[in-house]
Amino acid sequence: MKPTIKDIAARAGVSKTTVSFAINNPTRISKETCDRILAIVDEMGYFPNPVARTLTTKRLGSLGLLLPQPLPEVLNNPHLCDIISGIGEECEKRGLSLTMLPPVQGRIIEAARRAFVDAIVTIGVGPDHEVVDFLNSHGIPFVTIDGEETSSTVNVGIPDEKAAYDLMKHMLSLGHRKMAILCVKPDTKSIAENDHRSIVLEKRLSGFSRALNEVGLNLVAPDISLLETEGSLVGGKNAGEKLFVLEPGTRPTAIVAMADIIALGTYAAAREASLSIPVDISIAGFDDIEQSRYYEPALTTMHQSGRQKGQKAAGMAIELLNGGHPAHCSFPCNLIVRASTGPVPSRSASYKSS
Amino acid sequence: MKPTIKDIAARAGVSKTTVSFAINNPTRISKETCDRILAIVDEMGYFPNPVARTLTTKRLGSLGLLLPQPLPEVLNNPHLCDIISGIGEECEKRGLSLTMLPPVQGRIIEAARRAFVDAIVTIGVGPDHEVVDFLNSHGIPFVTIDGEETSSTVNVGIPDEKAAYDLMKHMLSLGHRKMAILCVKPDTKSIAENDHRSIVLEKRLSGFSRALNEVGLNLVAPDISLLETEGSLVGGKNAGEKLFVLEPGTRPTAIVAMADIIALGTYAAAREASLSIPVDISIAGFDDIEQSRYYEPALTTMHQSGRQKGQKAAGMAIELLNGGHPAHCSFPCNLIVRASTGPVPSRSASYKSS
DNA sequence: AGTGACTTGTAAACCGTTTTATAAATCATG
DNA sequence: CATGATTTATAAAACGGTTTACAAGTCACT
Repeated sequence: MKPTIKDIAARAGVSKTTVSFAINNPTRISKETCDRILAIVDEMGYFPNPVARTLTTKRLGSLGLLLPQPLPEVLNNPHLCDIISGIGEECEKRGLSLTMLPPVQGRIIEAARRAFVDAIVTIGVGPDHEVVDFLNSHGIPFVTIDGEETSSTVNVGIPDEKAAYDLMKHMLSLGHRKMAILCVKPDTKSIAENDHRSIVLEKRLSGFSRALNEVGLNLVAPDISLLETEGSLVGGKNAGEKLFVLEPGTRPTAIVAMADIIALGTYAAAREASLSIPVDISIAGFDDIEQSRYYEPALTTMHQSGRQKGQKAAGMAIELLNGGHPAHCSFPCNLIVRASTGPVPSRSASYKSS
Repeated sequence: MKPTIKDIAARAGVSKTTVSFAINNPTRISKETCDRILAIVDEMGYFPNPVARTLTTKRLGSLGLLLPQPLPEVLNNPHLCDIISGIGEECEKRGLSLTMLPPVQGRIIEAARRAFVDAIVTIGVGPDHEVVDFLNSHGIPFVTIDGEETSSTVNVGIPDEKAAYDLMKHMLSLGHRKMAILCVKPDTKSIAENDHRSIVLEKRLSGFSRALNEVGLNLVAPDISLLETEGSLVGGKNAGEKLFVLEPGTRPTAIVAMADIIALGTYAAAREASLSIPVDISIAGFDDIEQSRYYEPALTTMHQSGRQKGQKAAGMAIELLNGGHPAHCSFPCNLIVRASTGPVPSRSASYKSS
């Protein structure tokens, strides 16, 4: 069937060793022999079995991506797709393949256990997660994306606290005081093992909180509502539907979603409720995914590049694998103000009349 | 570091074989010995090295997905994401991991060569593609998605010819006679080895052609323009910008895109050109991705379920692996008429005045 | 007691590579 | 023309498992 090194050796009338050298260490043998063998290799379409090779070299040629959720949910989230794109790009450049490792039986660590890769990138895994211990104790090089910068992990992320602060400042400066914050709902299984989102979520909430405090509000104020939604268009739409049935007086005048995809989902709900964006309701998101520019009105959002995060993380994982010691990396992010946020509707602007 | 089977054997005072049996074939040895060994396994945190195990069992526990394009392009295409979701779902159910195999040096066959997986799913690979020969001759079980139903491949798809016919009929019944058809541009490298899109594209074009013929038109008629675009939002936007600068008399009154994502990209161009959908221009797509319902106006499209195609294909690949003989599978698809298509603008409806 | 059938455990071969140690052949040099 | 250095090729060990074939011990039954 698939030719092995033995077949090549037999065909060339040499030993397995010689064939191995021809492929991995050409200077070790004479040019003629090498060329002759390589020709046969080519002719028979031989390719060294990576598994067998791994047994001795300890290199498999594959990078693993430990996903926080099942694949369908991940692929529904454009920002996560961007991250994967970045990782994929880097892998391609280095000739590695990329293995997706979604939770097994709802547990990330089980996925890590059966992972069949040289190095790992995780998304949203904090330093206290059991999988961190596992990877460290087994000496598997790994880099976390959207985790924390500690001594037991190497992380790639953005300054989420500041990002959230800036975004909230923007909303407040427009006069909004009644707001809904849409968070990604961790699926139950993930919760059990320290949901990935909680890391980023906490940082952002503390950023929001800081901005709110400056105007005498806080996250538990009656006018600030925190909603959990699925991280998808439908999730956003459902959340929007719940909010938009409220009376104009009690209804939030602004929505801040933890992901653009959620924010865009609320557009559909707003349309159904005949609310105009941004006249009746202001909406903002996080991530700045491509679509956000295409929707009408274009979405105000906190820009970050998933692609960049992915690339960097993959590069760092490979660096670790090669014995390097990459440092934590935090990419800048900036607020992109587009057409979906505007001043608070005058009627709701009770603070103005004071 | 990581304990091996030898360590366990030594600690338990038995042979490697016995340990192996304790793990894989417990009935083969006495219950007591088995329990004793398993206790030690647990205590030492032993986990059989999957690489070594594979060498003899020939099962890797991983399914490979041979992608037609680099990962970033694939992940930008929601329909492809849906397919991957479906495959992922099935993999998860069976406890397999999923390895992404984008073209290596622009060649799909190179990706297949270094693939180390139990079975493969391809997207858009036709029976004449070199990789089909490769996989068949190496005895690697594989299933094609959006390929062709031949004896050398097992395929999962939809009746693309009929789908295209139905969609075109819809446009024609609305009175449209000047039309632009937006096709996915195969990236140059893929062309070199028989671009994947060509399979589906050809079927669809022949479906369009059949419908056009019924009203005395054809694909090369002056009023029918065929454009190649990138399979993304930007691709659609760019194409739209080219079309919308044309004079109202020569400008197409309808756009049919080979993918929803392209169709949605033209929305932005239409908005910039102050054209109203569907009053000034009708737009339709293929796939019925989730977003298509969320854009305003909601997109008329030919529904198909990528998720379903992916699930089925993965299931069939595994069936092949287990010695089964799954049959070709063609899923039904149906036209979803939404708000983006309407009657041809009266001024352009020259055929009416005849 | 002898026979055949199970149990239970093991030694050795094997999977497809790389790597190490070694042998044989060639070459340059005093 | 020995001698040591350098090339070139190889046999054998290793990697960490599984599987095959076999041996020893039990057991039941004639």
